[in-house]
Amino acid sequence: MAVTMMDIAKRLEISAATVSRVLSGKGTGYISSGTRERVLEAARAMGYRPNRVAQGLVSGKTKVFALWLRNSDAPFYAKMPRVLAELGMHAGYEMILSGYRDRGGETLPPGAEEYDINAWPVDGIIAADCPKRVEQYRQWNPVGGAPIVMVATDENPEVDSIAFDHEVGVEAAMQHLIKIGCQRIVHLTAWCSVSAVQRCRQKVYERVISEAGLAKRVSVAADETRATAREHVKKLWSEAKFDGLFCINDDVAIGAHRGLADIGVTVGKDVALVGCDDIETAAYMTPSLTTIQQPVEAMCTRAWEMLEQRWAEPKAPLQQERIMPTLVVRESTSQFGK
Amino acid sequence: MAVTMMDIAKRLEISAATVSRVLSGKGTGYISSGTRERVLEAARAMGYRPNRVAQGLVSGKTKVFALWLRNSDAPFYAKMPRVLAELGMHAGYEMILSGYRDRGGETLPPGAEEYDINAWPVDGIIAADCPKRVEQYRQWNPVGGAPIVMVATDENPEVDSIAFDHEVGVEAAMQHLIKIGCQRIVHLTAWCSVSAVQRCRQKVYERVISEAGLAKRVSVAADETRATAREHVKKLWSEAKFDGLFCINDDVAIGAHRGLADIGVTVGKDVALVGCDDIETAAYMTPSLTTIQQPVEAMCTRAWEMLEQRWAEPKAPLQQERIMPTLVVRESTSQFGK
DNA sequence: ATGAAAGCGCTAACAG
DNA sequence: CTGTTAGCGCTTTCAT
Repeated sequence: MAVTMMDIAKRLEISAATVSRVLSGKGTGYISSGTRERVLEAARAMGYRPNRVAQGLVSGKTKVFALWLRNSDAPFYAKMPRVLAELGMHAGYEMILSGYRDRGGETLPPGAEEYDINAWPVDGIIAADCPKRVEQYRQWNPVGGAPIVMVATDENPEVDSIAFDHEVGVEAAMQHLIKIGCQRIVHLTAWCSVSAVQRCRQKVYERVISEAGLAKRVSVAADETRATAREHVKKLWSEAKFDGLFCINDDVAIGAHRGLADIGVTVGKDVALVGCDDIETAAYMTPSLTTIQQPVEAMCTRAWEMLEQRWAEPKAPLQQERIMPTLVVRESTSQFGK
Repeated sequence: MAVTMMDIAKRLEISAATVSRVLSGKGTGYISSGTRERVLEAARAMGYRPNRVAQGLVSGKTKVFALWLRNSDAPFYAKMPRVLAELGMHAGYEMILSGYRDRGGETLPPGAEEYDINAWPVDGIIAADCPKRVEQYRQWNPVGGAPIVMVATDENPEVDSIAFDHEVGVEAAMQHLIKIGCQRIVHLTAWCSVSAVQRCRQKVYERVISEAGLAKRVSVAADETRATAREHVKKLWSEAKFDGLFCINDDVAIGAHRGLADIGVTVGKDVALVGCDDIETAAYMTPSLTTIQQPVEAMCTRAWEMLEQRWAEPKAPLQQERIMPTLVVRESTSQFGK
């Protein structure tokens, strides 16, 4: 059995309350330095380790927060766990990671509801791109639920959020493609749960295309994976050629990049290619991938700040911020027409 | 405040114990179907949610396990959280993710020790490539510590483990390079905490090279990142050319791949390139990357099984298994000399 | 400056 | 079949 405060108290013939006061640091000033020393010493000698479950029961706080991820297989999301776990660690928090694989539909995967109902009590939640789940959580916990910060997307108006400005990025990407001389620009998108982002990007694409007097052509892949995009782009090309391709995200763009290489189309020369997110691999492709950079670390840092602020002031007004993405021009567009 | 079993009991004018029996399902057969119904109904109506902290305190089990990651920024490790979180979820477990950024040294990062001492009690631990931390944990918890399963590497002989057979993979890769006609094969490695793996791979490289009567050349990059490898390989090339490059892992290989492209060296023709891990990006590079495939999902699945077996039979004999990697030949070597 | 006692929400004997 | 009691390990009044 693990050693408890009671064990220390008995050994020193004092009360458990005193031990608690010393070990928790709450009684600073009221404890005789004699007993303080002896308690500290005994704790060390006996290998005492606080039982956080017991602390949690009495305090109502667990010092644990949850990270909800929509699709942690995608490199864009894959960075978040490490960043947030470190941020939390420095503040004395641990992180429960819970990610469903995205199934592209509107509902949660089987078993998810039950799972969430029975979830471990956390002090806060950071929810990346899973508005449905946020909605459900708030429904089940009308009062007393943990504060939530939504990241990446902000579909739910009733919680703090830090998202990207999807319009600005797409606008910049499209203007870039037009400026370098693309005439037939295709938008390659994909089914996913965060349909608002998808729809928003498509809308901007369509607006810019029509403002430029070009013909629009939108193609929807079955999912957001690289493998699907790789095959999809071949079909797309065989149906009708194009000279510009704007993809919903970098994974789709990387799949397309490879798919075009497979059929002998030279990315960067024959087709200008733009992705979205700026995951690490974008810079390592040959040719490297022009993309809309969305700074994940900055987003996580701000999300964590927001959560801490919400803990400090539960009644403070809602914060809903947006980060401006920037276009990173690389070889997949810079050599076009040359 | 959240609704408790006591609230339900009072409302129904029964005891909390009865409520517990119904809700926990422990009293099946001993509860009159009348009260059962009423309790279930009241729980639903009142929005009852079990308090897992309280359950944890009394049972001594949290139904939470920890995943320790050495370097979760690397794509190879990035898959593990999602895979294990899903595996756990299906068994009713939640996962605490705790990853330090690897600092290449032999000790834990600042604050880590304190953090671990005060860590949340978990029922089990899966530790990926962090032998030091495992050692420390076992030291602080000589008795009553949670069972540990080490994955990816098996440097600690006293816990269950599922690792890769590093020899077999490197042997196959080296034989392949020799067979396609490489004469000057360099091994590009990097400083990292899991020095055993690094040393093992290097040793096999050296053995095969000398058996083939070739000259060995080992180069050590400052860390395992793509960015470092990208620059490192340029220096390497300028010092002396080579026609084969075996990298410690795919990230290093991808960095080298891009670095060689930067200076006009054609990967696949001028230099045959082999990585290790088979992360997704390997197949999407142009030319695609030959690599030693180490099946992460299979490893995670087996690790989870081992943990469950250990829970079922704490006294069962240690299990220390190895997965055989396979060489995946792709364009970065298949076109060599053609 | 310290002890005694109550209680966080739940489970598990032990009665009946 | 159900109620009473005790207790998991810790914090926190309220006394002294």
